[in-house]
Amino acid sequence: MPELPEVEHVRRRIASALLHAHVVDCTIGDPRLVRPFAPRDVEKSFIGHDVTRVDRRGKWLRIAFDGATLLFAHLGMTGWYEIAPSDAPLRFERARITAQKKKGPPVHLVYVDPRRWGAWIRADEDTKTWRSLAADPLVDGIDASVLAAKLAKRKITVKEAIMDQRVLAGVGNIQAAEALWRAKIDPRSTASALDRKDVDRLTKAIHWTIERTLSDLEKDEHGPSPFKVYGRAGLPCLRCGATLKKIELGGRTTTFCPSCQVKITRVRSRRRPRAR
DNA sequence: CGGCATGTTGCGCA
DNA sequence: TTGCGCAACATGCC
Repeated sequence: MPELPEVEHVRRRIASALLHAHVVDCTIGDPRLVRPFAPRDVEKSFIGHDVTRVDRRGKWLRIAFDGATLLFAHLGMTGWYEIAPSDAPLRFERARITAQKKKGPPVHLVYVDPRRWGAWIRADEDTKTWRSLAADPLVDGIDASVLAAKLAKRKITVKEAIMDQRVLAGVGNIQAAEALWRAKIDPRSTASALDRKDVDRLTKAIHWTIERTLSDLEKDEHGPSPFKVYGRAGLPCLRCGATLKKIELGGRTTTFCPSCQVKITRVRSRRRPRAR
């Protein structure tokens, strides 16, 4: 379930389990997770070290160990972290790190991932992928001027553009759909057609959906789906009542309101002879 | 059984 | 470089 809010939620969970703790054991049960490296080598690089930082940028996690080893982790489509109560393996468990804090029993942080598209990359410095990520809405905030400049260069749809991790880090299919609904922008609008007011509205909408989803995750018990359009095709728009429509953009299902989300079009700017 | 799924990468081609 | 279309990855769930 990983887009920015979910990964941030998981980051906090990982930090509570591992930050400043001493890694006493590590087991990587699925070689695919660390391919092409050998699970044993990766396990050994963590065991015996303290965790010094737990960071996130977009959908990537970066766990730092003393001695400068870094673990970059991505949850793919179905990855998740759980705190396990014992050594007993969890369903779909792919890896675990057991750590000892100054006090208390050892903590088991377990990575579970049914579909196995997640990755653990051990490195000594920031990876190219990490460095290529755009600003993260929570970590860095969104600079609307920077966003506007990036969108102005793109001829793809605005929805595909904001899901590009080099444009904004962490926005996925759900958050993109929710933000565009909030900003009243038709997802099919060409990115470069947005004017500065549209981008300002979109910026606020992205903050709105991310914070709302994150606060929902942080609650003990979450109620019904908090989403306004995602997964609601065929149901009435919660703002205007029109029937929500489902289309495909960039190979991803996209739900939006054909009535209150407006397609943005702008006349091509062209050179015109000066008056007189 | 068929269809769908919150992500990323890579390839061919224009 | 940009963009498009598509396949691949692997599996659960409805």
